[in-house]
Amino acid sequence: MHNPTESKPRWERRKDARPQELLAAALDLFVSRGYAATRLEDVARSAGVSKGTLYLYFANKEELFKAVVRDAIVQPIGEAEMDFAAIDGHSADLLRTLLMRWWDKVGATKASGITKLMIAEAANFPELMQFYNEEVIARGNALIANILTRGVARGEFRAVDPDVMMPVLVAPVLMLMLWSQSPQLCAGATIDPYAYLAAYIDTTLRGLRPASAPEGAPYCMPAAPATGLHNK
Amino acid sequence: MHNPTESKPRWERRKDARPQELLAAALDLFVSRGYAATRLEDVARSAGVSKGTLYLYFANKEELFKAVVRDAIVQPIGEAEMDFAAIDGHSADLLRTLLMRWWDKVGATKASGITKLMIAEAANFPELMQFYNEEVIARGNALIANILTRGVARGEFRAVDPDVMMPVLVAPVLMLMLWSQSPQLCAGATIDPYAYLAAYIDTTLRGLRPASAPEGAPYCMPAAPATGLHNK
Amino acid sequence: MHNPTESKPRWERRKDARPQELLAAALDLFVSRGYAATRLEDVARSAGVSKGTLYLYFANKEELFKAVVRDAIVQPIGEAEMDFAAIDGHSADLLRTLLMRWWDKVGATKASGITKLMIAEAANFPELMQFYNEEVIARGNALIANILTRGVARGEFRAVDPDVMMPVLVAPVLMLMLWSQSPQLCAGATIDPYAYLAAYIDTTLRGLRPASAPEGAPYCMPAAPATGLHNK
Amino acid sequence: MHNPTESKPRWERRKDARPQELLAAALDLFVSRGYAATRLEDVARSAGVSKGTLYLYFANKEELFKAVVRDAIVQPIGEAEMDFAAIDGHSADLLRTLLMRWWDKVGATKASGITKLMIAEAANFPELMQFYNEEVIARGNALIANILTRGVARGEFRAVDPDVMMPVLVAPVLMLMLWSQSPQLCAGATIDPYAYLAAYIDTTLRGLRPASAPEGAPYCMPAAPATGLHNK
DNA sequence: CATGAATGAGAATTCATTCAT
DNA sequence: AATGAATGAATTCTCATTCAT
Repeated sequence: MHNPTESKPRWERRKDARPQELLAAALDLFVSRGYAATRLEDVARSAGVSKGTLYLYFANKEELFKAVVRDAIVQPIGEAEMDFAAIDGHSADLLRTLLMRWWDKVGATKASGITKLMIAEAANFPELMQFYNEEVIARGNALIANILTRGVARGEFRAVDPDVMMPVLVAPVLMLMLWSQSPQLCAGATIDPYAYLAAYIDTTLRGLRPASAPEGAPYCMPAAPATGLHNK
Repeated sequence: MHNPTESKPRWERRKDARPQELLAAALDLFVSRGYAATRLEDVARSAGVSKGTLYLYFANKEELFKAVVRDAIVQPIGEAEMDFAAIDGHSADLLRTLLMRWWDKVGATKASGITKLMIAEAANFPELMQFYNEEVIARGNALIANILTRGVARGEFRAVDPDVMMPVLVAPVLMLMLWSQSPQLCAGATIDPYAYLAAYIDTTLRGLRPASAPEGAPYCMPAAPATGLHNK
Repeated sequence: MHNPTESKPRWERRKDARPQELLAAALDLFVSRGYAATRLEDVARSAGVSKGTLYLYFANKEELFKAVVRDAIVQPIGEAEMDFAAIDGHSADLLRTLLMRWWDKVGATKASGITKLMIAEAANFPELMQFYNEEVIARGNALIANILTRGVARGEFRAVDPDVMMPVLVAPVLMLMLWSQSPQLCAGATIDPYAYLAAYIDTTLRGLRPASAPEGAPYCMPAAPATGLHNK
Repeated sequence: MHNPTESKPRWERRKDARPQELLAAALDLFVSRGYAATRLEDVARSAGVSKGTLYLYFANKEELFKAVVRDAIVQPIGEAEMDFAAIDGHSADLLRTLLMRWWDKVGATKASGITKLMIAEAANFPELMQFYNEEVIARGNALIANILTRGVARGEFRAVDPDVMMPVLVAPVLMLMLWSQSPQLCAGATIDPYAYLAAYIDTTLRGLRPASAPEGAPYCMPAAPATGLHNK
């Protein structure tokens, strides 16, 4: 039944797949070029459709941008929503687990590109920024702050102000996301995410250890191969 | 020296002042809106001149952008060039001093906006990125890495790989620069730079303390008012 | 006559009905928005079919427009074709009857919208305008001119030049058609078509009365209720 | 000093004249093609400038359209504002004078094109229609209605309802404006405005004459050459 | 026959850049 | 030196038209 002479159709009907293809193409371009420098025609071509088709699914450039952000955020946020309140262990372990999972579920995904986008476009899309704040930043911050508060309360961390310390803990993860998106920003050096995270977590937990607590686990990573900690 | 035939111009000659006003206006707008979304007309108006005048000083938008970056960078970098090789003290004190000075001389200035700009536009201006890498990132990184190497060698820091630890140390400072530029990114919370830096430095130095070293200064900030450390 | 092999279609066949629904929808939209501002998608939706279906019946937008005009014109023109040559009465009565019938058969129908359309699009559709001229304007004008000529010849009208007077008589009817389509054009006031027509006809016939003729019928409407003249 | 080799400049600086030139070009095109079918590039070229220049003076197509209407209306309306309250003569003379002046000051000007435009675009520009209603239609209507009321009150016109009769009187003038703009609408016949107006006014005044009044002036035009009445 | 996803030419709009004054 | 009117290439967005299903 194969017809070798059959010509390729001008287009294919893929209504269901289109939005995702367009969002993926748009995410790539928005992240690498920025919002304003991204031409919708490139997005369309990159998704294998024509300019007009894009407008079948998104009312205009701004709506496409919002959809890209929402889509790329909602996905991982949903999965990353971890119930740490239920976990019953040492706060240092909690923090370590949270940060590592965060990286695997969010940081290592395309969602990292969104972070860069929001940094660049925060001022130009206030409502979107608010959405991002509520759905992503506030949630993530709360997770960190809660663990800090818990650790201090249980005497597992030295007495720090969770609200002050929280951004300090968040910063290295955010920068890792940025660096993983823009290797140019590292002055040529390539960052190994897991070595980076290990060094960061280890140093931070040591720095949070109360004077009374003995050194060693769970405040320190085992001296052994750090690469054994993760699957990749 | 008096030249009687030289006619006095009707307008005040400010050949050198003009560019600075334009650069300042451009920096503000580039930082807040991004490169592409910044219109040269706004830059000109913001500097109190006409669009045409802008072109008397800068060949085009791209050159203006480069000039903005170079200008905002070279200034503080020159001042911040501190000779830590000559300093003879505990590596923890060196690191603390470097980070605090960095903040005062660079982070707290408009140069912070450049960081945001470079993150957003890295892919669109490769040569500029290279310049930024060489002049800023590499220098700053080397400073940090040198102190780490020195500290480890002198037994003042535990045995860490300076190349791995370096970005971990840099990250919180960079994020502070970004946050200071875009308060929207903090989910409403305002970050007090000095409290943030104190928490960051204190925790990091504690985390770098070798097991053999006694707790307390210079690894820990004095419990007393941290605000005494800086001028503000 | 029964054909047992003829399969029954799943859907009702309305080959002839479809165009009418489409023409009706198109007429409405063309009249209210104008030709260029009318989107075929709206026409299709308004007729309850898809855009593609429209193209099964009309080759393109222009053909649809022409079909709308022809359809909306030919219909009433056929009915309004009145043989006034055969009528044997006072010319004033003839004129009155013609105008009233014209209104009832043409002016009060959707065909009024066509008048508005042709005024707006005359320059853009020259051939259509010619068709409209020949089928509608010329015929209507001839009817009026004939009655005028007859009235003057029979001494029932004062000596007027039928070619000059004809457009004067036609104008109020055309404007009534426009006003009935676009109430916005009346500055808020609503026009009662029959009161308007009564005032117009009465005044005009009085104005056409020869000096020799006695005042009163047929030159004047009976002072009694004008509303008794029509059915509504 | 004439330099025959001097090249023509790319453009000429004509800031003050530009808007009027653009408005004139736009009026022509809007009137002949309609709003939607008029391309701004054509307007610009027609005014001898580039697309971009047009946007220097009008924010967008809609604003240009509004400006065209306002400009073309305000001008003649201002001049046509005649104080008939002060005139002390026979109402028939008043009416005749008003209509003739209206034609000379408004109808015979480009403002006639606006009438056509508003008929076509009334539904698409509601606010503009309101402006037109208030500035043009309402004023004109009031003028006519006032004279009718005055005439009836003074016994110079038979007893008619001014509100009903007003549109009947206005219609022929409006149609004359339309016909003067779109000769195509006359089925080939060319209308001589002054002959038309003479026939119209004469017939109408005869039709408004009270039974008691004697025939002849001022209800009738002198039988003599009507062309002598106006300057053209 | 009917559908509606897809197309792409075309029109509106923006803005970096030029240049006569 | 300074201006700002003018330009036109580039981009967003629309919609008549096509065609695989």
